[in-house]
Amino acid sequence: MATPEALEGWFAARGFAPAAFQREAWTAQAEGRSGLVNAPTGRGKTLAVAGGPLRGALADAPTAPQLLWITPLKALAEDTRRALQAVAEGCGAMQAIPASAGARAGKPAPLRVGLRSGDAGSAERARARRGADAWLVSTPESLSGLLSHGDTAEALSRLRWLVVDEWHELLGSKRGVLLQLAIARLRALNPGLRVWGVSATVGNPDEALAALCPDPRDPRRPHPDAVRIVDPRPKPIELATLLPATGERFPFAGHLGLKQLPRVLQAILAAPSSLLFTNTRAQAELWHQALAAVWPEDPSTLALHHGSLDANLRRAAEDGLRAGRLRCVVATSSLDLGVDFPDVAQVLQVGSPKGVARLVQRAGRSGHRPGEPSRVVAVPSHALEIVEYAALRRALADGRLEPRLPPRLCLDVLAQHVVSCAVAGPTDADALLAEVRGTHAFAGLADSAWTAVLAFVERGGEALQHYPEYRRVERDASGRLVVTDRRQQLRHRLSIGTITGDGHLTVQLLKGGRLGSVEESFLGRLNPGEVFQFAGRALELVQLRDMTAYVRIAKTKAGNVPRWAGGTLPLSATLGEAVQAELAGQGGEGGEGPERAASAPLRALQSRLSALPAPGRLLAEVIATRDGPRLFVYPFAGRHVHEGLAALVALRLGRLAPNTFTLAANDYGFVLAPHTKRGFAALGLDAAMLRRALSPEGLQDDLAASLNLSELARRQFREVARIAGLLPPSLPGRAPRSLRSLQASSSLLFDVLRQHDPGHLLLAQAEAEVFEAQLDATRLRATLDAAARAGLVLATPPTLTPLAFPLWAEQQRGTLSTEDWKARVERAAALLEDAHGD
DNA sequence: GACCTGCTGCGGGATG
Repeated sequence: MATPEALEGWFAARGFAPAAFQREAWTAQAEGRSGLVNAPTGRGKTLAVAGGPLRGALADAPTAPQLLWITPLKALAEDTRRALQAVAEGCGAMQAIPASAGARAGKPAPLRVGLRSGDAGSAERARARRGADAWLVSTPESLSGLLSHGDTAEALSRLRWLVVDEWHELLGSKRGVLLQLAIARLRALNPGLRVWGVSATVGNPDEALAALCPDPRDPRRPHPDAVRIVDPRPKPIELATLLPATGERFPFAGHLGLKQLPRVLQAILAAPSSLLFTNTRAQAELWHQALAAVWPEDPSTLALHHGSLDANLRRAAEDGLRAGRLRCVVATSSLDLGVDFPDVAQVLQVGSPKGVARLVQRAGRSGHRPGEPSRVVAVPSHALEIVEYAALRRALADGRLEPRLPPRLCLDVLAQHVVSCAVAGPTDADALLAEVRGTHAFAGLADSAWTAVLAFVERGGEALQHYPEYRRVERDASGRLVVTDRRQQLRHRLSIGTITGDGHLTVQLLKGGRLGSVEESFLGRLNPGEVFQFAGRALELVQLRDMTAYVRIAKTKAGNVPRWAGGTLPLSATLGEAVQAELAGQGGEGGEGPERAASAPLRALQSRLSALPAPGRLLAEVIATRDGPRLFVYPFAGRHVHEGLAALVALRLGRLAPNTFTLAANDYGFVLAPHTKRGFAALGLDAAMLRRALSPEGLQDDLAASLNLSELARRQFREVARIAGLLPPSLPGRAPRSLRSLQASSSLLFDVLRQHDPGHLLLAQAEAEVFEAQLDATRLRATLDAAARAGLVLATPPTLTPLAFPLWAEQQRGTLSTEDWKARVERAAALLEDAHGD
């Protein structure tokens, strides 16, 4: 029989002593506490949170299931299962777990680590439901699925430990909200459950802890017994920026960064292996194509990885990297976390990482071994991004990181959870409400909101109550919530989860496998015979059928790259402020890198032509361009906020003198172009007038008036309705529903509700999300408040300034000629040859 | 008048 010392022995046998933070976590776990562990990747966080359960398994021989481990990714779940099994076997815990209730008595079961995710087979699923395995690894969605089975409650009530891995990834999304609700359920089943999280460093650690271990008396604060354990050893990040040579022209705008191709290739060839991160899938395809054109080695050593590629292609890239067969992988956020790559020597980031935390996350993909620094090569694609990297270097040195804000009061997610509970078995509504209010996400939930959620799951709400398909939840004789109809149960289990997104066509080779998926709208515009670039190759469209695009490898190399309509990554507030400070020369003394010197000419030019923005000084410029006057404003608050602000200011200026404006926004600011030629002169625009246009007063009403809110809400409604279970789920194994069919049913529902039930909770939810998620209203208000306090500088430079130029270019988009992509690559290749020739 | 964006993630279950 193994002993608790076996854990220490396991370490000792491998020649290293447990780190202080690991011991600290084990001690807290032994005291029966819950908590959160913060440490950089590759620092033994897994062992820190597995140590307590493992010791328990060695000492007390508890009944299975003992531990449930949640990860945000299926691939990570599989990796974790293997790692945990190895640890358990290595510690001699194999004999420790007595047979579970269902198994034959007398024979102890080995400490088996099970897997319950969408990829698990039916035998594995059955084991999970019985609680047959001592440890179980799963995803948030699969946990909700498990909880929707009444017969798992008994097994789950024996659970002693819950671990949430990569909590920072879930914390800020509805997936995290769903998990909070599931955890509340597990706590109700077993009040003694210990909950541990593992997270990268975030800017709001207390909130991260509270969302996982809420104080029952005030769920928006952490439980008084919960601990946060931090690995204090720094994980150094070496930042090297590829800067233009002295005197070299560097673009003031543009995001592709291909001008840097020769330098990037040089950097890649100088290291044994690299990950090249881009911000978008299209950009990844283009960079892969550009690199392939000048790749001096075996073509099979260069690979591509992004979220729209088929799982098999992605796995091939991951395996190749792990086996050391690949020299470079071009990737998007799809490789931000998950699979371990011990051998990546360096990470390259093309363009702006948009936030400090994202750079840290990506940097963490290199230098995985303890004591090794992470190496990042920054590839700015235009001049202002050099300033961004100067700011990033300072922020890294100061340890400033973005918060991940946990969403609150998502009634669509709550509705889904209530149905899950009722599907599992008769549920007392009052008890459930108390449980729900005990989470960070639903602390202080109003009685009226709860009533509306119940009305919705029981009848669909007022307008839909005559349609039987929206009557999902019934009441049993004692008034408890139940779902007895088996079709409804199945349908509900199919629609568990908060991830939405459809309208994608599968791309399939006529001879061969699936390559991935592409936006319906992109392929819909192509005719058979036309060529496009995808999955790193030129493909010819043969035909479209059943939501599948059949393709063959094209003979020609030309072709457009699909654009995916993805989310947008606005510049974070933390980075925006750092950039402002950097521009103003307030970046801080000491430790500055070469970026500051390299960006000095830009700052000098901006200062000479206009003025420099600064924290507490909002800069606006009116510039007479060839096409007429333009108003530029630079709050550095990210693209979303600027889009809202541009519409707001346009509305308010238009009230003073009727006019219409063309708007454009980027991460640094926005521009207004009046349609009438006299424009701002006719307005007599001055600082005082602009200040009024930027006033926080009447914000909500003016925003609503300035934007087509109902159209925005209509789109958001589809996501909300899907999560709340109002739209039929697509069935596994069948072709996904087309965007048009989904839009039709969601749009119809939207109109019905608007007309007959305008107070419906899902409409309110959709509108709230337009404000919060799309417009970033909280940040927008904060920006206006700051602007109201800040000094406003209205400059009238004689010509476009470095800050104005990218916005001007953005506005010109589409009106100017397109440069041939191939010519561009050839030019870059020629540059590279020149560089070699030197 | 230097130039062309837009991420990631998951998911039934009973029966032969």
